[in-house]
Amino acid sequence: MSALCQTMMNTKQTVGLHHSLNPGHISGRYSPPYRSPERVRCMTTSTGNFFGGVDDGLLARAEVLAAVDISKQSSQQMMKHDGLYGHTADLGGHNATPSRQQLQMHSHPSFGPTDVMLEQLTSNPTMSLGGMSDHHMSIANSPPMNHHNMYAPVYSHPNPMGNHHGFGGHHTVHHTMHDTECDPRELEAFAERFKQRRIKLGVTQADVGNALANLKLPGVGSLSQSTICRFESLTLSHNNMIALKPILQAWLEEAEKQAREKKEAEGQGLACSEKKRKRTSIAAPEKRSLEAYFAVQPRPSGEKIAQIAEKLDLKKNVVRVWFCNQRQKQKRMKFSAIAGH
DNA sequence: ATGCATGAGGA
DNA sequence: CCTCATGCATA
Repeated sequence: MSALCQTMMNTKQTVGLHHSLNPGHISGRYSPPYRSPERVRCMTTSTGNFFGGVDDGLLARAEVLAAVDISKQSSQQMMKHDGLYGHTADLGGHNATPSRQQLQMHSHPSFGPTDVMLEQLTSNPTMSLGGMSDHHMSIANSPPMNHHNMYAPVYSHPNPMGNHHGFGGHHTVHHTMHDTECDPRELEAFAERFKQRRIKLGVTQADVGNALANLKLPGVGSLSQSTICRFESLTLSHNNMIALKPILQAWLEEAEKQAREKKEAEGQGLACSEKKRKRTSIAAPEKRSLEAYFAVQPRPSGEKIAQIAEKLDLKKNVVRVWFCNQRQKQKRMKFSAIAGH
C-alpha cells in the first residue's frame, strides 16, 4: 500500500488560483436571465427515452447497444480507447503524472488592495457567512519555497532532472514525506479533524477559503467553498488532498491561535458584479444514457461525442465536458480503490 | 454538497 | 483534446 501511495504521489502541483473569469459570454449555452430555455429542453422532448425512470436496466442496456451500434456504423473502428480504468484503482498510479503549475494573479478590478484585517480567521458566532464575494487574487509563487516536502503547494519549475520521486523503486521509499503523508488514512483523519475544529471556530467553508489568502503563504490564494467542502469530504483527487492539507493545516493553526487572542468581527464588504453563469442541467434520461455510454467507452472520440450529443439533443461541448467530469469523478478519493479503508 | 464549466499545461 | 485543480451556480 505504501507503494501505491508512492506511485500516485508524484504529482506536485500548485494550488494557485486562476480563473480570471469573465462574464458568461462563453458560448452562449446559458442565457443570462432566469431559467435558460435550454436547460430543460431535454427532459421531455428528448430523443426517445422519456420514461421517468422506470426501467433503468433495460434502458441502460439499450443505450449500451446503441453506443456500440453508433461506433460501428460510422466509425467502424474503436479508435483508440485507452482508457482502461474500469477497475477503480488507478488514481494516476500507473502514469507518473508530471506536474503542473498554474499561478496567475488577478485581482478584482474594483477592489484593489483588499483590506487586511484578518477577518475571517476567527469569526464570532454572530455572523459566519461573511464573505461570499469573490476576490480571488492569488499567489505569486516563490521559487525557493519547497523544502523537503514534495508537495509544496507551488513549485517553481518543471524540474529537469526528472525522477525526483522514486516511484520506480516503490518499496524502499519512506524518505522525505513526513508532514505530507500520502497515507489516505492520515488524510481522512485530518479532514475530519479539520472539519470539526473549523465548525468549532464557527467558520464556514467559504470563510476558510477566503481566509486562506490572508495567510499570505507563497503561492496560496483563496479557495472556494466548493474546494473546502470537497477537501472535508475527501472528494478531491489524492494529490489534490495532499497539496491542500498543509495549507489548510496552516490556516487552522493560525485561526485557532487568533481565536484565542482576540475576538472581533469584521466583514469585508465586497460587492458582486453581474456575472451570472447558468448551469446546464442534463435531465435524468439523458444522464442515464450518458452513463451507459460511459460504461462502454469512457473516452469517446470527438466524433463519437458529436454523435452522442446529437442523439441526446445536447451540445457537443456539454457532452464532452460531461465525459471529462465523469472521468475525474472516478478518480476522486472517496471512490477510488486506494481510499477504501 | 454537487453538477457542469473554465483554463493551464501537456501531448 | 485530455487531465487536473477549481469555481460558480444550484439543488
